[in-house]
Amino acid sequence: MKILVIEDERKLGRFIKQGLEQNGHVADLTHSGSEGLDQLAGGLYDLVLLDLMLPGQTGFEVLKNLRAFGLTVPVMILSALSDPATVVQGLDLGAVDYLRKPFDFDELLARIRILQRRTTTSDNVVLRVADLEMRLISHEVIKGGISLNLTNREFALLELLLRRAGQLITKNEIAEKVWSADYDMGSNVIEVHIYQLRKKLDASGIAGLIETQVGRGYRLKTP
Amino acid sequence: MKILVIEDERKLGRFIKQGLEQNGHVADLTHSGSEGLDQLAGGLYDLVLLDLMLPGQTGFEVLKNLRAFGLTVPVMILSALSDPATVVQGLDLGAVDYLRKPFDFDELLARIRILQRRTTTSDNVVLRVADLEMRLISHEVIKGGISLNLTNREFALLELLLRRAGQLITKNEIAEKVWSADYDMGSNVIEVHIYQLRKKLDASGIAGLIETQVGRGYRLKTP
DNA sequence: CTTCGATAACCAGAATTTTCATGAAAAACG
DNA sequence: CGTTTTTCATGAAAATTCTGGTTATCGAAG
Repeated sequence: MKILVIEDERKLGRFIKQGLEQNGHVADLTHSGSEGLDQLAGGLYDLVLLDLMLPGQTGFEVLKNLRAFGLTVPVMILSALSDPATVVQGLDLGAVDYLRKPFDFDELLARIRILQRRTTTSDNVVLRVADLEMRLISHEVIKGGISLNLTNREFALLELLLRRAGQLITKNEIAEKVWSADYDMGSNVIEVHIYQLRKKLDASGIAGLIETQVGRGYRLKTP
Repeated sequence: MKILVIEDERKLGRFIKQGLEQNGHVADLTHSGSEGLDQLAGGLYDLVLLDLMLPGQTGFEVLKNLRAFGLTVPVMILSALSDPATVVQGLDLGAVDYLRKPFDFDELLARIRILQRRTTTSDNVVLRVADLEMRLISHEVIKGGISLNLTNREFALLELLLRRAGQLITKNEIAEKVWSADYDMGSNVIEVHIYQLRKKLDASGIAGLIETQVGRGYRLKTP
């Protein structure tokens, strides 16, 4: 998951970021609400961990502004404020969870897993290799925040390679899965599409991802 | 919501049941795991509140059996066991939340509201993206104070796009959801309506909100 | 290490598919 | 009925996919 941590206390923030990253998440850290909103505006976070006591805008204000802006990203509140009234307020403002500080890190991870379970109903919704991300539902391919504009064929082709990253995919298999049964052997469509795809990947700064195995097929290199 | 409370301590159970009912829920109470499973097997519950320390089967066992039985009803654990390891175990077994006893009743209600929010999307009476606001109840679409005059079809179409803003909506899905089952493949009604809708949005100064994904469908751009 | 046939990369349009845009017909509504 | 909304039909425009040819690269045999 790509997670934004909004926490003004530097040491704690770094600790959380590090812990998340050690557990396979991608985490960014900001120290104030307005900074956080800017980051989120650029989009593409799966979760926000929000402290309530922030300088300037309070966490609640951040949450409100977020929603007013039309962002639907899930927000989990982490706060030392533990009185029920505050918890209720936070949850009713649209937070998906409220974890009292000090919290156990494993519990945080477990609660994040719940969200994951919920958002990515079947785990094959997002394919990832290096910093290339393919979202099957929204039909987007994203590299470093910018989405590259693939055609249907290119998308299907990359999906096949991505699903079996590291493995050799024969041309026969590509023909079968990306083109329908009525595939004209003796055409060079596959090569041409590989070429187009590579060109678009190159333009996004991901060169050499697709490897050619002469006489056999193609393989997507894993890092 | 229809809620099943599995709690062996009679007094606490009655208290919870009563509190839920006073807040508009329908609550049933059982005192053991096996009883609870029987109830759930027959039933249409929206939520289970599960104590962990039960006579006979423990709460965890109940949870496991429940899932083994194919029931997907959300379970919220209420327990005096507050150590992180137990919490994590509970969450990883598939509980949607874990509330430590003693708990504040308002917090319980708020956490139930979260689940409600999630399952019944319909209570989302106002959809918003950027400065465009759709009020489902009054059937209005407003941009900067002025409401744009959409027809029913246009409204339904925009609603679908808005509900899943940022995601690709395929034409099949549009046909299914905005037109009924009897839609004629090979007609261009969808395109025409997208065109009309775009024209009205443009006229209100919101150009380029609906993105077309050639060969797939449409997508409402989030800021 | 060189040569040669096979294979793939690359490129420029042509062919095809999909979407846009529009006016007019049909249907629904009051 | 007259008005509004929805659908149909159509050609233009845009995007995608495919084709055919040339050049580059690979890999085995000499």
